[in-house]
Amino acid sequence: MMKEVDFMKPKYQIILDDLKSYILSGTYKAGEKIPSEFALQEEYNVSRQTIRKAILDLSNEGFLRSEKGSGTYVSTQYRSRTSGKTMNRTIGVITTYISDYIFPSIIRGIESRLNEDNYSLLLASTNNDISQEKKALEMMLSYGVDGLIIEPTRSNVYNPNIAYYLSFKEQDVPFTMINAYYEELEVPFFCLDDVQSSYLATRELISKGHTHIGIIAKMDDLQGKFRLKGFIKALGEAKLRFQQEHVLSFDTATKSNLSANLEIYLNDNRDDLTALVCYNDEVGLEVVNVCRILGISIPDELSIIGQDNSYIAKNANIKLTTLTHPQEQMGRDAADWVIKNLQGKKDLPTNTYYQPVLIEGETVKVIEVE
Amino acid sequence: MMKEVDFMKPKYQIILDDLKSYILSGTYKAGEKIPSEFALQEEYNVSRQTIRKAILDLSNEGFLRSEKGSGTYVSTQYRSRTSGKTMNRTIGVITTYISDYIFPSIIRGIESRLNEDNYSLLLASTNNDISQEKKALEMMLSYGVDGLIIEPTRSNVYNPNIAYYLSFKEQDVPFTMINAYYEELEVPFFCLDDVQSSYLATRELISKGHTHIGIIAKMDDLQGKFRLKGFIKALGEAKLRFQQEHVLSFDTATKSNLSANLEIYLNDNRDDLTALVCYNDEVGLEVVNVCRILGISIPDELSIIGQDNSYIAKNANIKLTTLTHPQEQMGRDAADWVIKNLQGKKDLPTNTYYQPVLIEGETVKVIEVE
DNA sequence: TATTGACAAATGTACGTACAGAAAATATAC
DNA sequence: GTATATTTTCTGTACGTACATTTGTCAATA
Repeated sequence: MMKEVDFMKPKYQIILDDLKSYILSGTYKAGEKIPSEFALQEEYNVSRQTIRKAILDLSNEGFLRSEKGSGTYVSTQYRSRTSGKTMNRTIGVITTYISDYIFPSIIRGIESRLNEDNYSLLLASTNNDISQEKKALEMMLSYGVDGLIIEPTRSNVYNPNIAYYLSFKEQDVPFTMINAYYEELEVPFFCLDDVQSSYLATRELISKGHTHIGIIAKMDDLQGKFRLKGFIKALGEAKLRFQQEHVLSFDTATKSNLSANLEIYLNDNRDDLTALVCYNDEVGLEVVNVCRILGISIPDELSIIGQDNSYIAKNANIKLTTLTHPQEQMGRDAADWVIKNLQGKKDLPTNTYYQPVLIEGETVKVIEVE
Repeated sequence: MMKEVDFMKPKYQIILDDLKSYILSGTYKAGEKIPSEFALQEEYNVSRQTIRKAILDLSNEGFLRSEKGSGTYVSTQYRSRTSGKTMNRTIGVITTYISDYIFPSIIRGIESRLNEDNYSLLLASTNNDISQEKKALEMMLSYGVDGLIIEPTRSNVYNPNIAYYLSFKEQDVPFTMINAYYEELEVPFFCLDDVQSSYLATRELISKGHTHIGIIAKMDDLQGKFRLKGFIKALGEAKLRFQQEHVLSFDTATKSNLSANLEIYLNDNRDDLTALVCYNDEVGLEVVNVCRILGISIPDELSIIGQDNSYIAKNANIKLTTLTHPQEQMGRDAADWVIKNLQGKKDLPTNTYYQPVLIEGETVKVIEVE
C-alpha cells in the first residue's frame, strides 16, 4: 500500500529544509555566511517574507544567527546541545522497514546487544525511500548519536546522501552497514553472501535435475544484484543457458504489482520452466499464492526455492525450501562492532560475510532424468 | 527633538511584553484562549503582522500555542522551557517484543506519526519480563524522554514498577499505554476491545452451529483475561455451559511448551470439541500445525478462529478466520496522543477502545443441525 | 434525534511595499 | 596612503492585501 505522497509542503518549509540540509551536510560550514535574503529571494522566486520565515525558524532552532547589516551565519554550536546534558549513550539505527519481513529480527538482535552495554536505541525507517533516508540522517546528526547502524536504502542506485555519511566520518561517529552497502563509500559492513545464497539455491535445483530454471529478481538493491549474479554463476557452471525471458525483475516501486506480473510470467512460462529461484521468501510466498490461483501445483509442476529462512518459510503451510540468513545474529554483530569501536578497540573486522546454508522444505521436487 | 529616553521599543515588543505579563500574572490563565489576532489588531491599532510577530515569538518561547481555525491558547507548561536550547524531542517506546507478531506494525505506526512532528523514537523491549521492563523504565527516566508509549508487561499480574510510572507522572512526562493497561494505575490507554473480540469469535462459531467450543487462553496479561471473559459471555448468552476442562491456559513462561500441551489437549478433547477459540493468530497457527501432526483436518473435524488479523492469518496457506486489530493505527493514535499532550492540548481521549470486526477465512465450518 | 451543509471565525501561507538602522564597500579629500 | 564621507548592501520593523485551511456553530434535513 503506497503512502500518500507528501502533502504540498509550504514554500518556506522547503527552503528551511534545504538550508538545514546544507548546514548538516556541511555545504554551509559553521561560521560561514549564507546567501543574503535578497539572493535567496531571487533564487527561489519567492517574496522576502517567505525567505525570512525560513531563516527565522532556523534561528529559533539554533542553526542560524542573523546580524543586522551584515548577514546571516551558520551557528557554530548547533550540535553542541549534548554539552550540558548528561551524555546518554545512544546508537542510531536506520533501517528500510520496521515491521516487514526479517527486519524486526535484525532490530531485535541490535537491541539486545545494545542493552547489554546500556546503550539506547534510536530508531528510524526509510521505507526504502531516499528522501526519507535523508530525513533520518539529519535527525541522527542533529541528535548527536554516538554510533550508527544503517541498512542502506536502494543500495544499487546512486545515493545522494553520501555527504551525510561523510559528516559522520568527520565527526568520528562510528557507523556500519548491514544487509548491503554503498559501493561508493568505504565503510565496514555485515552482509549475507548473497551471491552464494542464490548460487546454492540454483545449484540445489540443478542437482535435483532441473534444467529450466527461472528467477524473480529485485533490481534496486545490492542483494538483488548479487542474487542474480549467483544464479547466473550456477547456471554457467552447469553449462545451462541463461535466458533473459526467464528473469522476472521488480523493484521497490513495482513491488505492489508483483502479483499481477507474476501471473503473466507464470502463464507465459508455464510449459517452459520446472523451477524458480525467488528473490526471497516473501516473493516465494507470493509465487505460491499465484500458483494456487493458476492451479499450478507445487512442487509437482513447479519447484520453488526462497531465500532468507524467514518466518514465512517456516510457517506457511507448505514449507519453503530456503537458505539461511543470520538475521538476529547480524544485528547483534553490527551492534557489537559499533560498541567495540566506541570502546576504542582496534583491528575490528571490516567486511563480514555470512555463509548461507540450505534448508530443505517441501517445495523442491526431484526431476527424473528420462 | 529629543530622541526617546528609553530605547524606543518596537511595537511588537510592547505587545509581546503586555501579553507575557498577562500570562505570568494570571490574567490569561493556563489553557485559556487569548483574544484573536484581529481583536488585538484593533486594540493596539497595528497591522496583523505585528500582532503575529509577538504571538509567534511567545510561541517559540513556549508561552503560547496557536491552533489553526480555533485560536491561540496559553500553554500549560511554559515554566519548564528553561533555555532557548531546543531539546531533542524524543518519545520513548517500551514494548514487550520487537520482532514478533503484530508488534512491528504497531511500532511502525508510532514511528510514522512521530516522524511527522520530528520526534525521535527511543526504543526498548521487555520480552514480557518485569525486570527488563524496570531496566527500560530506568533508561527512559535517565534519558529524559519527553513522552512515553508503553505496552504493559505481564499486565494481569501485580507490577512492581508502578513507582517508576508515578515518577513520570510527577515530572509531567505524558505517557499512554497500548494493547493493555495496569489496572492499579490511572492512565489513558489505547486498546482493542478484547472482550468483544473473543465474544464475536465465539458467537460466530455458535451461529455456525457449534456447541462444543474450547478456548486456548493466556493468563498473565489483560488481553488473555478479557478474551476469556468474552468467550464466557458468548457461551452464557447462548445458554451453553462453560466447562473448565475445555480451557487450555498458558502464559509467557509456559509458552514454549504450548505445542506439546496442545497435543495432549487436542487428543483428550478430540471427540468432544468441534471448535476452538484461540488466544490469537499465533496460537491459531500452532493449533493448525499440531492438528496436521495429529491428522485432525481443519475445518472438517475442528473449526478454529484466531484473533488480531496478523500476517499469519493472511499468509498461512489455510486462511485463518480471525478478528481485526488496529495495529498500525493504534500506534499512530498513541503517538498522536502523546504529541498533542506535549503541545498542551486539552480534552484528549482517555480510554480508547477499538472495535474488532470478523474476517472470514477458511477455518470455520458450518455444522448441520441433526 | 442524529446527520449534513452552509457559513463565519480564526489561524497559516504568501504576496507586495516601504523605510529604518547597522555594517560593509566604495569613493573622496587631504 | 590614509582618514573620512558617501553609497550600497543587508537585516529589522511595519504596513497592506489576498486566499487557503481548519474549526466551531447553527440551521435545515433525513
